Amino acid sequence: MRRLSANQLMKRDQSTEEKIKEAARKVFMTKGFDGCSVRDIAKEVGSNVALLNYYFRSKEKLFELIFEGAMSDFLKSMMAVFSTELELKEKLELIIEQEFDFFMEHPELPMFILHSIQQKSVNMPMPSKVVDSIADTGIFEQFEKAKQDGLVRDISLRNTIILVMSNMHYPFMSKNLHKELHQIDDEQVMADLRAHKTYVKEMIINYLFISKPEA
Amino acid sequence: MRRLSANQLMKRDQSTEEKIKEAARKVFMTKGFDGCSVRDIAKEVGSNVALLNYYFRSKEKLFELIFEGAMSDFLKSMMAVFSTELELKEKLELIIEQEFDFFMEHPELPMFILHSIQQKSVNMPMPSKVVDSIADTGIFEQFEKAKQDGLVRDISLRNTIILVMSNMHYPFMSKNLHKELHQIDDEQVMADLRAHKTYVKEMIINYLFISKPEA
DNA sequence: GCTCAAATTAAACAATTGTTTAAAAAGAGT
DNA sequence: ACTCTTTTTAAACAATTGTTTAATTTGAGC
Repeated sequence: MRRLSANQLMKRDQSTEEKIKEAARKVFMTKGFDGCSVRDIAKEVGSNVALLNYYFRSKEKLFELIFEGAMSDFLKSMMAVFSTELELKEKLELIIEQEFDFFMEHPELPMFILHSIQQKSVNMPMPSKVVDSIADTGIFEQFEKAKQDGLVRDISLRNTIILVMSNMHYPFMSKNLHKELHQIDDEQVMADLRAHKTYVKEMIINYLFISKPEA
Repeated sequence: MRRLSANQLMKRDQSTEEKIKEAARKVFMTKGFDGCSVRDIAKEVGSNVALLNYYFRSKEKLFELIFEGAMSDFLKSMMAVFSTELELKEKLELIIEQEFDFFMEHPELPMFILHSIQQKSVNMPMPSKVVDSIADTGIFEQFEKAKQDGLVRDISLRNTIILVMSNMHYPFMSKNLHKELHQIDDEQVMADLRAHKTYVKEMIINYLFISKPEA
């Protein structure tokens, strides 16, 4: 067992533990829990299989750690915007803007999260933290008020979230299908994705928010 | 090797081959290629591992077979509507209607297809048949004409397909996430999905088709 | 009832899986 | 230089993987 004493440098320790996490993130992200072996990860680290279990007890434990971090990233931008003081329409615009740019940088994240959850191949650590913190942002109240004020169409927040997430996540999950279906190259795929962003923003905003009759 | 002679009944043969395919479909669909073993499938059949390879040479070959069938189902309703003689707007409405009802019956299909494609865990049999047949429906021409006639917004067919697919497939892929995120039961999830269908139909139609100024 | 191919089974194969053990190496405090 | 903990390694573990072999059962044609 590894004991931590305060007056130790642990410089080498920190770095290898972090190196393993990085490698695990990379491998799990692209191949999934079932699609890779601990030796794949060890090879990525350039080290030994035993070292993984030395730091992280088991493949499952390591995966749960990676998954939790990924889930946090996955919902981060949405949660951050929820917590601001902006008007609802501005929040929605900002979410679409930020989510999209973020997933442009991390296109494999949505598939990793959703597939891992659906598979339940691993005891899913869906932190109630996350669930609670959505409610804590006060977004529910803001949304209900906007509906009562006649600013927003009669639709639940849950269904609104489905609408937004569908158009934010799916395009990245279907990149390869899109590519093969239309026989286009990666550059064209990216161009289509960028176009999608502007379409979606306009479409969803127009649909959700009731335009005031011009006085 | 199995030799087929015309004057044989093969009743039992047909049935076991089909039974294996059914079991494989079920297991592959829910657990994915990497997430299951051939023995899982054999157990589902109630038979032997050797029998799978007797009929289908290997796990990969069996998977490719299942995948091709699933891919065909996956695009079937869309292709069928493309080939009709309807107006573009009617086609879109019908596609949304049919796709949605179909995936209500087969909610695991989108994740299976998209994850399998992204993983490329198996030599992907994306049949050029499919790709060609999209073009063969004449949908491209119909779409371009509708744009020139000012009926449809200036958007590519590819981006339109992204829009539609996102809202058809993603909700089923994210069922579990949705459930856990909002702490609701399956019945409520289904209700949200049904609501989503009507929202999406209205939203997409409204967005894509330019409403004529009232004469 | 005999024949012979097709269908099905049990057993074995080597390779890979996640995990553990036990030994070696590294490093800090004295 | 010595001690003792932490880190790293190589090797081994039993279990499971996909596949193959060889034997057995089945069933139809004669």
